[in-house]
Amino acid sequence: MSVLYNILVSKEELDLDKTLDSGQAFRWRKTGDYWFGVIKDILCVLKQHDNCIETNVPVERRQILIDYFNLDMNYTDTISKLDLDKYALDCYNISKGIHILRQDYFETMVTFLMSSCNTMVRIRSIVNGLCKTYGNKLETEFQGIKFEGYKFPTIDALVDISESDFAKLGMGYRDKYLVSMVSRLHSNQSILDNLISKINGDETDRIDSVWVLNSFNGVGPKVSNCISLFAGHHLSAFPIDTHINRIINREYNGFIDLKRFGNIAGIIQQYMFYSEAFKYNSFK
DNA sequence: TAACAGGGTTATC
DNA sequence: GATAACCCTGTT
Repeated sequence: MSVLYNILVSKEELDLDKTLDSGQAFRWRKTGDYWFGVIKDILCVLKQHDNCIETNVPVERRQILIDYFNLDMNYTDTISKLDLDKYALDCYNISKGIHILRQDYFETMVTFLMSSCNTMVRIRSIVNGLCKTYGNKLETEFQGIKFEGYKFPTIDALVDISESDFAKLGMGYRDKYLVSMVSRLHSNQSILDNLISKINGDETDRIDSVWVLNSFNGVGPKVSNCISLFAGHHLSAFPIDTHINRIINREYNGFIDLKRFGNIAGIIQQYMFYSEAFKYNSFK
């Protein structure tokens, strides 16, 4: 017998299809109407309805989903208080329902380390290969359907892996970046502890985090801002990638004033990215 | 077949 | 600040 658990949130406020396929997370998969993926040690299954989300995550662990999907914030209300220009408003209307996730810090560091000059499909392939090879398997059954997934590998599980073994997963030149990152995090635990302590922090925490992240080999301004936004939940972080750069040149004559987006420029960035990538069909 | 670009970064000049 | 190189894969 299966017990149903529901999260009361409208599809307009949190759209799983858009959020989980908007380029901020690379590990979620969908079969039929079911999204499934691993958060912490739980293989989560989610089914979207107009006014709620059905899930296998029990009530006593519900806070994990609330944190992960940033359900402690109402995006519809927040955006309505901004005075957006026409282009940003268009992007919002296309992207409405996207939330910024609070992803695992180490996982986000690694996945976005893999993202440089790479395609969505290949990033997913690399990350999934990494989890399948070095992470623990999880299985669950929900509404009569079996699901399986893998926990993201721990630092300890990756610390002795060689560049050539990482290369087998298709990382290309990023293999040595990963060896370097894992080695440094393993030998100095306080670096990650310090970054994690700044999650949900203020402007100073955001700037400090980006500074530390940039000191990793293979992590530059774009990737560090992605990590700051998608793991650190610093909503003012504004990663500028090729899509955003094209938008700034085409729609804003080469200069974008982030102050118009209050302290949530990162959310607007994700709306713009999703709209633009959607146009170019970058998610395939 | 060859050239190009994909959620960039680095080293070098 | 500009430029080439970096790994590899799918597309034109």
